[in-house]
Amino acid sequence: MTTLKDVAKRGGVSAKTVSRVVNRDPMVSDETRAAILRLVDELGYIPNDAARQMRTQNSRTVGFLTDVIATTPYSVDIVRGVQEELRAEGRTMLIANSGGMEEHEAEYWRMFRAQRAAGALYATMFHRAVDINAVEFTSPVVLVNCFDRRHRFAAVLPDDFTGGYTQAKHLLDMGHRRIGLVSVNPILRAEGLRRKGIDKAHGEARLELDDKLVRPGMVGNIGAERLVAYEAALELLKGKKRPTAIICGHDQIALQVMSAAAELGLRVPDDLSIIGYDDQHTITEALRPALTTVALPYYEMGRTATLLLNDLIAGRETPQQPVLVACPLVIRQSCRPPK
Amino acid sequence: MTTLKDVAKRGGVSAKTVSRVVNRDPMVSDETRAAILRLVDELGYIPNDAARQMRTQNSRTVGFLTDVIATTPYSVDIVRGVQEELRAEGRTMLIANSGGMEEHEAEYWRMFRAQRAAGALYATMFHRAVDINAVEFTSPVVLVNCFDRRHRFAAVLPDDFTGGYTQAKHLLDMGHRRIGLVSVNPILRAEGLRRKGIDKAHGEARLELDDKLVRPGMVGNIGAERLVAYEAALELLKGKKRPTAIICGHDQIALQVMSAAAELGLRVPDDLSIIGYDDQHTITEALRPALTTVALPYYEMGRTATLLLNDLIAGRETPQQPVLVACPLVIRQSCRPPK
DNA sequence: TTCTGCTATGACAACGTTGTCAGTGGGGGT
DNA sequence: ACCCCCACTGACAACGTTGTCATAGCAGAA
Repeated sequence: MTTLKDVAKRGGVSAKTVSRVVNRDPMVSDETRAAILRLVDELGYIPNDAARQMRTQNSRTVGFLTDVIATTPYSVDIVRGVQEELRAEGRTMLIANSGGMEEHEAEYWRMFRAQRAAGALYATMFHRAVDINAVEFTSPVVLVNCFDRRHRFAAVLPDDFTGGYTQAKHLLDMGHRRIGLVSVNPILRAEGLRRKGIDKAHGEARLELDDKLVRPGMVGNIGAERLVAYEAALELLKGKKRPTAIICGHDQIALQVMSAAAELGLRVPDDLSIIGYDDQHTITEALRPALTTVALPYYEMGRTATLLLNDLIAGRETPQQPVLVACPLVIRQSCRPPK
Repeated sequence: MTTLKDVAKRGGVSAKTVSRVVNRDPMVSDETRAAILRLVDELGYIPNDAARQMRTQNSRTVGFLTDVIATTPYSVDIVRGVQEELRAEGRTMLIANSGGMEEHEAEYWRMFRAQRAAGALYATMFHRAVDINAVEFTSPVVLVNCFDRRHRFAAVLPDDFTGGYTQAKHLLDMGHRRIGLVSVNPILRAEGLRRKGIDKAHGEARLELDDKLVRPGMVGNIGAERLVAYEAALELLKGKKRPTAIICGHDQIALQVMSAAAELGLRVPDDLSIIGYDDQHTITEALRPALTTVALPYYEMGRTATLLLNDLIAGRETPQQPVLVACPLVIRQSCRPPK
């Protein structure tokens, strides 16, 4: 592998001069610069990051640790958002996936430290509270989609409260007065937040969500969840005072609600409006009718978190409170005013 | 940050002895070892990978470059598979996503080289041919889900031929004699391969796939695809000699076919059997009836590719031909014998 | 001419680690 | 008693880069 010295030797200059050229130091004559640049190109010289890092004592890499990727595939958009901003700063990303296992997590924090990462992001696939045990790791850390119980770390979260509000308001504005809710797993923090938003929208319309029309669409602990939205929706829709619209905790739940509606011969959106959450394209765009939903802004969250991390690394001021990212309404074909 | 020398000073030994301890060199007395290990723990010493790498001239990091993550979310399982095997070898993964843009790709190859990565994986989100332009990068490269036109690189691919065969055979064995096909995008390599498999299964049953029952379920160039499976399925199912089963190019297509069936009042699987491809859990497990499908073994492919890369890095023998990974049948509720 | 100030360049050390080689000291064999 | 061998330890250099400081050369001012 070509080194600085190789280039210097061939160019008849000192290593330091070559270093100046590749680092764009203006203190080099145009002549020398041109000659060296030609040589760099010819020899295919690429600076050794490890040596650089050792000398300058500062790393351009950032660690990215996630729990389980598998369950909610679209959350990988966080990675895209992170990457986008890291590129802008010329940083590289070291990625690791703990699979939710503590011992792996510790191992990876250690690894990030061994790499002397300038900072790290910790992302979860569900919006939840976590207990970060990164004693080994001393650089700044930003949490994405989760928050630290002891508020020791900066965090970026989806605005689930407003998201729930948005879902309900969209239906209420259309004139729906009897709305059902097949919610996300009650153990998730998102559930309570969204419910508050849904209640607020109802309050503004001088209505109240009927508790008899509320069911969890998913139950069980993380990693052992079970979808029960199909059965829940059947119950809701078989009742005598059927809702004209159903708010769903996520798009898979919406899919099951739609299957239940089909099973009962109800047409969507004519007989029943359905609104989802997450905006998982594989479902929302493929489904007929296409699913109106509220999007989880994973990409935006990744970007926001990375900007925050950049600030922390640079020692700039950052907000004390978790940063909330808006969940936008995506209107498609599954909602319309009741008959 | 604590260094080897700090530990050595506190322990009253030489740096080299500490180095021996952390590298598990047996040539250290038990007494010294115990004392040093205690100190390492106390001071929170973690070896500096950059320095190590510089001294030993060999890197434990591997680069992982992908094109577009977004479109087929489950393909991130490749990452999980890769990670699993990398951990086993104590390697770290540097990840980058080109978004399909050439200039970013070149930038990342350069970055991998700057990090002196021991090797790299290049994964695409669709099974396709690629033109790798990694002149900058001289370590071994393994392609995942794609292959090099000039066969310069090792590759790991899904066995689409057998996958198509599996789909058709499952239906034929159940007694279906009139089978429709709503295929993946014809520009994808998978399409032709699977079709050959489907034809083979028909041949073995002394049947032939009726070309009038074949439609593409998706059209358009990569990045600008359009799902047309819903309309295709309507056509197929409205014809007078309706198929009793439909083979789908992927699970989203199956979702649309199911919507079309519902629209026409056909019940699945009673009136129509449907088999998907990919096994995107968000769809296959949420849908009612749950979708029988053939799984794309992303996780396995990631593992296999990494094992291959490990071999290449170690200079061991590797197969000349692309390695094919089997696509297993996942039986759920959407297929049954025709009435 | 001599001095000042500036541009352009280089010599050298250091970052943290490990490979090489040279000890040191104690136990066992003769 | 002597020597040899072996287990253990340390001094030193080197990996590739850049920060610090020194210096050479030259233009312009005095």
